[in-house]
Formats: sequence, C-alpha cells, structure tokens
Amino acid sequence: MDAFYASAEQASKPSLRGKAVIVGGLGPRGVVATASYEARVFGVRSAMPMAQARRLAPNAAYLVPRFGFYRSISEQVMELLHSLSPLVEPLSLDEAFVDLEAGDAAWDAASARLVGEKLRAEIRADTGLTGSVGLAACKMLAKIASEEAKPNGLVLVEPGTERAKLGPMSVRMLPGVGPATGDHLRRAGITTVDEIAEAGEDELVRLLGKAHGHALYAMALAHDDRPVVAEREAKSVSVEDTYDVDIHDRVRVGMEVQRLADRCVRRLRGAGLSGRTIVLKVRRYDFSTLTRSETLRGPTDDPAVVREAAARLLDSVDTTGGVRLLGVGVSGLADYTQEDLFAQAAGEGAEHSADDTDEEPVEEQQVVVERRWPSGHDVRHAEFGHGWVQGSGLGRVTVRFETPDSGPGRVRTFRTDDPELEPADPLPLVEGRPGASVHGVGA
DNA sequence: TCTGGGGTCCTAGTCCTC
DNA sequence: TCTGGAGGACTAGGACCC
Repeated sequence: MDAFYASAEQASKPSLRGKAVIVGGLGPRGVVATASYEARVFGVRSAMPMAQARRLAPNAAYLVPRFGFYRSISEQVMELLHSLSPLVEPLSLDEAFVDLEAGDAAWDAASARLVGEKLRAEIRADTGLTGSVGLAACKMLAKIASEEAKPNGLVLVEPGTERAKLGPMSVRMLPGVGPATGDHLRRAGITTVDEIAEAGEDELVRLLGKAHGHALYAMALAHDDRPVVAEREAKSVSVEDTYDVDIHDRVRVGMEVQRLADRCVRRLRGAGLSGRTIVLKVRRYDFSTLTRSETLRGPTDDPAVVREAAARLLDSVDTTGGVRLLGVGVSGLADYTQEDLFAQAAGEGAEHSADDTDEEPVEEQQVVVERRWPSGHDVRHAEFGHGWVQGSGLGRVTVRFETPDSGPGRVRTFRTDDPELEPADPLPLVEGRPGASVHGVGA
C-alpha cells in the first residue's frame, strides 16, 4: 500500500484529501510513522522525530495511528491476495509477498502483469486506496520493484535483466543493508551493487562476517532463493513504553516494569502462548540501551512469574540518571505451560492475587476516568452525527463532522465531558465493504 | 534534530558438559 | 586425575525492517 496509514486517514476524512497528513506519536518524543505524499514534499519522512516534522510542515494534519482500523483494511487486502495463491507472506499490515506460480495465477511475465493490474484494480474497488505491485522472479527483486512502482504503479523485472537492473543501484537498496552496513561498505570503497559483486565473496565475508557476507554477495548476483512462507510462528512477544519525561524514581521504575510485565503476559496469553526467557529492556537518559534476560526451567504465561523475573533483572541495572524507555519481553515461545513453574512464583503469589491477571488495562481505566479524545479518532454526536477529533485541550474538543462518502464537513467545539459526544468505530471506506489495502508481489 | 514500537537475525563471549 | 577441545545453552548487544 502507498503511504498506508496516511492514505487510510485521507480516505476516511474528506477534508484531508490532497493535504499534508502525518501519522505518528504526538507526544514530545513521538516519531513519524507515515507521511502522506503531500507531506513528503516538505521533507517529512518516516521515523523522523515529530518535533522536526512540525517544524518542516507546521500546517499539516497530525494524527495518532488507529491500528484497529488499518488492520481491518489490511485483512481485506490479504483476502484478495489469498484468492491468487495459498502462499502469501505478510511483511506488515501493508505489505506481502505472493507466490503466483504456487497458485497457478501466473506462469510468465505477461500473465503476471495481467494479474498485477487486476489486483490493483480490485484493491482500489474494495478499499478505495491505491496499492503498488512489484513483479519478479525472487522476493528481493519483487520488493525493489514494488518500491519503484510507488505510488500507485506496477513494475515488472523481466527475467534475464536482473543483474543489469541491480548493478548500478546503491548497496542500500539490498535488504539487510542499513546505515551501519552501508557505512562499513562505503569505507571499503563499495557503494554500488556491482562493486559488491566485483569485491568477491571472500572480501564480503571478511568485511561483514559469515552469514551477512555470503547472503549479501548472493543478493548482489541477483541470487535469492528464499521461498514465500505462508505461516511464520512468532519468536517473541514484547511491550515497551517511552516516557515523555525520564523517570528517576527507582520505585516508579519498578512499578512500570511490573505494569509492562502484566501487559506482556496479556499479549502472550491472547496469542495462546507461553515463553521461557524473560527479557528486560532499559533505555537510559543518554539513549544507551541495555537488555537483561533470564531463562526459566520451562515456559510460563503466569503474570506473577514474569513480574518476578523482570524485577530480578531490574535489580542488576543501574538506573541512576533516569530512564526514558522500559520494556518487557518473552522469547523461547511454546504453546503450552509447565505447571510446576507456578512454584517459582511462591512467596509473591500471596501478594498478587488472581484478580491482578484479570485487571483492566491501564489505558482503558484512564479512558473511563478522564475521557481522552485522541486526534483523528472517530466520534459520534447525538445531534450532529459522525465525525472525527481534530484536536483537544483545555477542557474542549474540536470535531469535524464528515464521513468517507460525504464532502468536507463543518467543525464544532464541545466540552470534553459533553454527554452527547461519544467515541465511535471507523466507517467503511467503500460503502458496503468492511474496511483497507497492499504491495510487493513475488512471482 | 534528537531519535516509537514490535519484531527478526546474527555475532561474540562465557559457562558448562562430554 | 588433569587437560584440552568441541559443541550447546545462555546472555548481551547490534543491525535491520516496517
């Protein structure tokens, strides 16, 4: 999908169409998740600090992400992909590989192109959004082609032209080459894919190590035989929070870690999983990040066990100076638990009774207590109908009343505790269809 | 400028067992 | 009994991706 989150918001909010829209964390330490193409003109990019984005595009619309909404659109698009082949490998909400041969959907370049164009039309019809398609004989090139196709296009890499296409490209185009590896290669005088091929496999392994060196050399020769894998099992589950202001109070740090442990276990249980290794992540005031982990005798999904392990791990970390981020994760996943592990919680079990495990998420409790109105979220007013939150503060919330199939709507301001105003579910982008869109096709 | 959240994979060091 | 090497498990950190 093209600028997925921002496009979904523009489709949902007529007054934002054609305008600069930036979706991301709106707190003092937020970053940009997606910027619409109109916002990119100002230099706004994904992963950019929100403060910088606001300086570059002060008049853009700033919205917090609505993952549930995006997920519903994504499910619609994935359904379309599954109609082409049983082998669909989602990379994220807005991207997937499809093995067209495995589904007998295409057998040569011409048939693949037809399938790609039809898919783009179906995505448009079902979701109202645009998607781009890259077609190639391997995943790496399909991905590169889909990037080239954006926005709203299709690029096919003809068989036999792969090396010629890749050769002049920057090494940064290859998957797995980020800023650090790119820098490393540049210092060795390697800036293009052709130069990787010329350097030879031994030199690549010397520079980058065995796994990375072999893999990158093969990619530079356009050799990529990674299959499209339909079902990938999760290897870890984690939650983390960055705080608006560094936490210095050790007691508060401990409480946050307990809260994160509970949240992590809820996610773990929600997925029907348990895990053996508990990981604590701490990012300190100076952005240095440490992780500490502990492996239990067997897998657990017991909140008390995870809390206890996380607390032990925290004991070994110096938080003097303050922490900006805390995280708790579980890896070494299994789909069963080992009963005797409950013994590990002995001692603490008495203090944390079973109702802890069923407690409401803290976020939900806050909604009940103070009624928050996040920017961009849908609302319904008894008199004025469906709209979305344009902004809130100082006891007031400003709402624009419009729907995906209306024209740009009017704006009204209410008290945040107005009883006639309530949160609402997003409306479908295309009438009669439940909800979203995709890109990246490996044939 | 000042850096989110949720993941995966790789490397290297240490410890332990055989 | 001591020693050395191989290999696996564990731990920590780094890089990368969306």
